[in-house]
Amino acid sequence: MDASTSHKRKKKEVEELKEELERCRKENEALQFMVEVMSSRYNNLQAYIQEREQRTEVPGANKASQIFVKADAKDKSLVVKDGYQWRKYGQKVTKDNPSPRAYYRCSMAPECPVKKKVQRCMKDKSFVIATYEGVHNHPPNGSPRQASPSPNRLASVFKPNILSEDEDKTPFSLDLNLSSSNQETRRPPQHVLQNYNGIEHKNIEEYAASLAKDPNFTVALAAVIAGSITDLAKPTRQ
DNA sequence: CGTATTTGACCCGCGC
DNA sequence: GCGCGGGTCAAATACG
Repeated sequence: MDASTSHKRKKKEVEELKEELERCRKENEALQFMVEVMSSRYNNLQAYIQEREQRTEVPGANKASQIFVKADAKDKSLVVKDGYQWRKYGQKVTKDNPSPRAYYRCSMAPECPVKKKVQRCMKDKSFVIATYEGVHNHPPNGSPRQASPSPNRLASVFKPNILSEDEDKTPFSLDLNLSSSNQETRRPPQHVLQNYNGIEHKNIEEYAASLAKDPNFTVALAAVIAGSITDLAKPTRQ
């Protein structure tokens, strides 16, 4: 074979590799967007559950709500920006988790009974688990990041708007903010939107409502989301 | 100097 | 009753 044929073949191979790369890139974008959608829906579910508990005022109404928050594993601090001011009043090393657990009280209002516990996830140290107890008796602080409240009906019920501490630094941070304030910063690619629009939203909402009856569901869902994000993020780190 | 954080001591509920 | 473990207190310390 002559040199020009060989050259053409190589050129074709390069083109094919480029296409493959582009396909992978788009798939990666799609997967990232889907994970964000999952986390958003997870928050809506939690909000819905809290709303139910508050309305029915069952004995377990002030049961703690537990949420997973993406955080930098290298960062030792357990600060979770959720629109409230917290004062740390204790720290303990628990038996089942080598990472210390931090105890915070809401310091925005002197009478506010809300407490939270923050502990790094044992299985995946890039997550922290924040456990909220009680209901705030005052509105959240208008922090610069989320000064405008969400139009989302559920957001007003689910008080803690959790933000990843390092959302601006990591290429793949989990933004658990219910207000979805990232509409500008992380717009999904058009082809992803096209795929996602095929999903019937109403059915998902109804299904979620039925699942909300199961108290174990939120914990299980949180674990699944955490696991899926971990699996996704590792090989596709940008 | 005032405020927030750290950290060891203390309290309390629970299982044995 | 005792020990264990989780949660809270409060004095000491750090920080702006």
